[in-house]
Formats: sequence, C-alpha cells, structure tokens
Amino acid sequence: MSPYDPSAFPPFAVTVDLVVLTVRQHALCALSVRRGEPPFQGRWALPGGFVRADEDLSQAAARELAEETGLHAQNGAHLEQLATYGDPQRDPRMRVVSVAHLVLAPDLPAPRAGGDARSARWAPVETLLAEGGQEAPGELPPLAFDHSRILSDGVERARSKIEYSSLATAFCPPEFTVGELRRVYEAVWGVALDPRNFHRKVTGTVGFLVPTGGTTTRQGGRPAQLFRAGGATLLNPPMLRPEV
Amino acid sequence: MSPYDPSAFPPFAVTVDLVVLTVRQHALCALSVRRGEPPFQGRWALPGGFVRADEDLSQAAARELAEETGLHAQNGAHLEQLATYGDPQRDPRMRVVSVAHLVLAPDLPAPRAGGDARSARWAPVETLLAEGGQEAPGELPPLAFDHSRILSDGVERARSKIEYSSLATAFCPPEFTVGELRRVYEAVWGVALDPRNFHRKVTGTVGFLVPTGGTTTRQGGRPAQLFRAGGATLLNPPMLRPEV
DNA sequence: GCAAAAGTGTTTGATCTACACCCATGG
DNA sequence: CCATGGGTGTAGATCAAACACTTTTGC
Repeated sequence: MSPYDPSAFPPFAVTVDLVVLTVRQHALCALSVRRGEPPFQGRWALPGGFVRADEDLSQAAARELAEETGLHAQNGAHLEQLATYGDPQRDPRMRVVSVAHLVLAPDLPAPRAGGDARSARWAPVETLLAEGGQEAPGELPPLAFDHSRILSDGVERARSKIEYSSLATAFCPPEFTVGELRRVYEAVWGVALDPRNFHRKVTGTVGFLVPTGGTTTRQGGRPAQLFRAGGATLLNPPMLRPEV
Repeated sequence: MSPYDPSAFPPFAVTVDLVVLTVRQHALCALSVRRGEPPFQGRWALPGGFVRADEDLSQAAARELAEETGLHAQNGAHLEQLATYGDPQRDPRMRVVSVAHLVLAPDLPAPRAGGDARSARWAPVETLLAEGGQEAPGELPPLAFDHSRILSDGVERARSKIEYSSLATAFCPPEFTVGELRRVYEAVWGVALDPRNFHRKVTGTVGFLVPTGGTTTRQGGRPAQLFRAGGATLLNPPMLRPEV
C-alpha cells in the first residue's frame, strides 16, 4: 500500500481546543464552558470546536476564541499552539485529533458563550485541576475528555515561558505598573517575589518595559510609573523562578 | 449547527512527520528521504506517514521511525512531539494535518528506507535548509511540502532544549566522554565552547552524568573517563549558550 | 620529545539575594 | 501622621568567563 494513497487514509475529525489563561484576584484562572450535550453533558470543558475545511489551525483557534470570549488575539492577547492530542479513545464518538492552543489574556473581558454567561466562566486552575476530593460548592468533577491534561500542559507552558520571555505582559492591560507585573508572576508561579529586586530586574532589562510617562495610584501608596511592553520578546538573563 | 454533530465535520487526513537529528562529523544532520511519487517526486522530504485508525500519535511516530530507520525510541533515542502543521494548502491533493515529531538519535544507525539505502540519507541541516543559491553536487532544492519549515522548527527546538535539559546525551552512544558531549553541544549550536569550563560544569551538575569507571582514548590524548546519562532530565543551572 | 586531549586551579566580573532605607500618596 | 506600596543603595554569596598549568596517552 502506498503511504500516500488518498483512498487509504482513515478519516479524522480535527478540532482546536483553547487553554485561555488570565490573572484575576491574584490567582491564575482558566476559561471553561459547560457542555450542553453528551458526552460529558453538564460537565465543564475547555472551549473549542471543529477546524473548518478552508481554515489554518491558528485561524480556527482565533475564530473560536472570538466566538466564545469576544477576545481578539491582536488586541493584547497572545495566542500560540500548545500541543496535539490524538489518543484513539479520547472522544467516545469518533476519532478526534485536537490541536490545543494557549491564550494569555488580560483580565478585562467578561466571559460569554453564545450570549449565555452562565455556561462560560473563569475558574482558578487549581480548582479546575483538583481531582477527587470533595468539591467546593458549585464545583464539578474533572474536566471533560482529556481536558485536564491539556489544561495542565498549558499551565506548565505558561509557567515556564514567562521565565525567559516577556509574555507575562500579555496578562496585563496595555499600560501597567511594575507592581502589577510582579503580581502576575506571583500568581502564575504561586510564589512571593521581592518587590525591590523584581523592580530592578525588569527595569534593567533593555527592551522589556517602555515608560509611558504616566503614573497611577490605583494600587494605593506612592504613585507608580506606567509602562508598556517593549519590543523584546526574549528575556536575557531570564527571570529566576524561586525553588518551591 | 452543533459543534459536535458527527455528520458535520470536514474530513482530514492526519499524518506524522519526523525530524530525526543526529550529530556526525561535527555537524548537526537530519534524516531525509527521497519521494518516489508525486507531488514533489524526486525531491527530498522528511520521513513520515499516515496515522492509523487505532494508533496514538506517539505510537504512529515510533512506528514510522522504526519502519524508515530501524531506530527504536527506547534504545537511547529521544522522541517528543514537536508541533502540528495544518495549512489548507500544504498538500496539493487533500487536506492533511501533520503532527511533527522530533527524534534525537546517536550517530550509529545507517539509514535505510524499505531496504533502499539510496532513498534515505543523513544531510547537514544547513544544507537541507539552504534555500536558493547554487546547490552543491547532488543537492536539490528545498524540501518538499512545508518540510523546510518543520525541520527549521525542530532544529530550533533541539538547540534551545539542550540548554536546560540533559537531552544532548540522546545524541551520544550509551557510554561517552565529556569531550564527546561537548562536541555535541558545539555541533548543535555551531559554536566553540571552552573545554575546561564545560568539563567543570557538566561534572558538577548532580544527576547529569554518572561515571561508569571505564576510560577511553578513542579521541586521542590522555584517556578520558566514560560516563552514562544520569537520571536528571532538567539542568539547573542551564548550559549557557554563547552569544552569536 | 612532542602533539593532543583531559582535567584542575585561580582570578575577575556579573548577577542574584537579602535587607536597610527613603519617597510620595490616600485616608 | 501613619499605613501602603514605589523605588534606590549596598554587602555578601554564587557563578560564569578567561586562561595558566599539570596529566596521560599515541606516535
């Protein structure tokens, strides 16, 4: 059998699933949607959907993101491919290969899913990934399909990538303070960082932050300088993540 | 339209493509195979093939690797998923989504493709990625499909991953010297490293190298200690890649 | 002996950590 | 005036770069 005989390939469905992360109230949160139909009806899952016949994978991811959250990737949010999941048993109905994407977004957007706000929500990743044990009120068992695994991989990617890239700024609004950026790192890593050393580090890395000239006191205390993300995408030297 | 209506999804073919890297004669080389049929007949391409109906993606990659090279992933070689490529135009015949995998292998194996040695070969990645310009004798235009892009992504992944993991040992035979490991880094990064500092660094990182007790003079000069890869997979602190 | 590669020691500079200290606002 | 967060200075530890030097083999 020729390896490229078009009549010989088994048919697959291809989907994109989205790990959409944001930082709210000092916690790393992910977007989840409630499934309205079997399988896993009523369970929480990652947003996603089928790739259309004429769409590239990243286009499909951006479209699903806009449809399910109103977020547009070019508007500050960051979108990248995460990994692909193709276990033959991962969907009980048919053979589905899912190309997961990772989105890092600022806190601004309120979730919406087809106009039904109750069927989409932000939840702390610790809550979504807590398996077994008693659930908090309103919490439900692990995510549908293999979405716990996908979410876990996405969180791990985000945690490691903010070490050596400027991606943490994708969690911030267009203008932000050093303290706000530090609280992003603290929320994503789940650690406390020294504010003094953090300030010196990020302001000393050329191309990371650009002062806008403005200041704000929205965090209280002495007015803080406002910054925009600079052009640099790679941090050298990297931010050091404290030992656990 | 329901997003999970089984009758509504467009059909895709799903393949795995392999970026198989090794170090030979102080150069980073990739495995390429000559295409025997259209499209791109006669051109070089990455090895790969269709995912079968009952196979996981990593199983398919391991199977293709064994079929096309005789390499077995558990035998020292490293296999990991790289990225997925799904441009609607990437294959002129039909909609194909390819899940690329990255393989790092020691130099030992001679390539074979269905018994036909002439249709598979190792070539320096610089040669395979050199686009345009005059080709050396026996060289051909860029790889088929989007395989130049895939190879380029795989090389970039390997270059960055040996910084902070012990993966460089996957390029070495089961027992190797510090100098051999250093020449792996030099070939993959295309730089010269200080042998003294390199030696101190790798032997000082706990869990990276385990001395076997043996020595060898296969590189000439004073006999060198032989090592096996230790259990550690993450290098902390990382190997520092010199500025270009 | 000489070339070649292995391995050790030492100096210097960069950088991270920890913490003392001052600054500018709101209440 | 005081609590709160923003920002600077500085001493010690740690680590990497550079390079002089010794060791052990093959020829």
